[in-house]
Amino acid sequence: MADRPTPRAGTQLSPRAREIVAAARALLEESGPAALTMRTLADHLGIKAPSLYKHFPDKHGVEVELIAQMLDELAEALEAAEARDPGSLQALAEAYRTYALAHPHLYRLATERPLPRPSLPPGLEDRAALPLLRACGGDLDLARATWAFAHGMVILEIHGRFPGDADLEAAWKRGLQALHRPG
Amino acid sequence: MADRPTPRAGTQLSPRAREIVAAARALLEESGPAALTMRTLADHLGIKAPSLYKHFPDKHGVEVELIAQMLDELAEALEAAEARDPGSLQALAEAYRTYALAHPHLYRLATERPLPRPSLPPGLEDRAALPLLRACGGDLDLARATWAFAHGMVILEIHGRFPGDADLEAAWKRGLQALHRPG
DNA sequence: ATTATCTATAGATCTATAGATAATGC
DNA sequence: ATTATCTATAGATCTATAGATAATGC
Repeated sequence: MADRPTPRAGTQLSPRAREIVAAARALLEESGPAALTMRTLADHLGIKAPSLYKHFPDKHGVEVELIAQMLDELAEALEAAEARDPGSLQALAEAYRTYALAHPHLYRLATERPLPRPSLPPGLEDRAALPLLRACGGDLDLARATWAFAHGMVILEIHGRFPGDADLEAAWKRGLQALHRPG
Repeated sequence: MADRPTPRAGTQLSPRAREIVAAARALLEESGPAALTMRTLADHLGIKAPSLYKHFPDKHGVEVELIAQMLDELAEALEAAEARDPGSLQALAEAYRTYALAHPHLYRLATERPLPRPSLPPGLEDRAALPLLRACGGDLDLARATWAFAHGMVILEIHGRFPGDADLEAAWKRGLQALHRPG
């Protein structure tokens, strides 16, 4: 009757849908966004592309799941860093960089387009942002500046934009130190 | 006989090739990267797609010209800001942000992939980086950190990643102030 | 002669729908 | 009954090459 709305990501997926997302993720991470087509995805699952549409309304539905996974795992990584080393901006930055560089294609997918906010689990975006906000003592402007710095560093590194001989460790250290000196 | 190599961007383009690049740029800036196809580009010029290949070896050749234009204009904008207000990081940041937000699709094209370094005019990449490096007193690490911050701010803004109510002016100010206090 | 264009076309894709078939679960 | 799959297919594209034709420049 009524079209089912695009479901919220991350919840109430059937086991088969989860398998599809897992295959999509493997495909994306191994071969990049251009390889993530419905046909290739189906091939990797041993089925035909049209069958995917019984599990997801469209390709975007699969991508949204991947974006939600990335946000969830990034939040996880940052929370773990915070737990190990409370209040340490350095620890958060390291966790951020490590996660992003371990999953460059996924990080790009989740980051280089507008967030599909209405399709994401409520609170997920905030949850990913909170550890940094806490490390910034609740200073939203500082937290946003620090996020921009961290995102800029990893995305430029992912795209190979720094000169080959650039000392990125030093640039990270320099930026974090500047952003997190008292007052 | 020998394949002509991909020519360096920005130099020795025929007048017609320049028209093609201008049309490509208008198309990109108005309609985004997905609209920049050889067919659509040809349509806008009133010719057929195959004719384009008499002027450029391939689509990448056209894109490289656009990337070179962006770098050149960004360098120009930063040099002008520097001339108006020597040594001011604030002025450079404002010029950077203004340029990027005025040309978001072009900025993304030039920025969200590896630089085609061998096809760019020699020295162009450096030229775009130099005003910031000078404003950082030659401190390469600080310049890279500041670049990452500025790129992070504009690209996150372009992708609508900040909350709608975020005070981006304040975040810029906060970041720049932190990065440019005497050490 | 050279150059810019054209037509025709190769050769690859894509996403997504419709409707049939087979298998599973009540 | 419901669900997952399949085949067949619509309907759009893409980039790029080959070879013919027309126009321009010596």
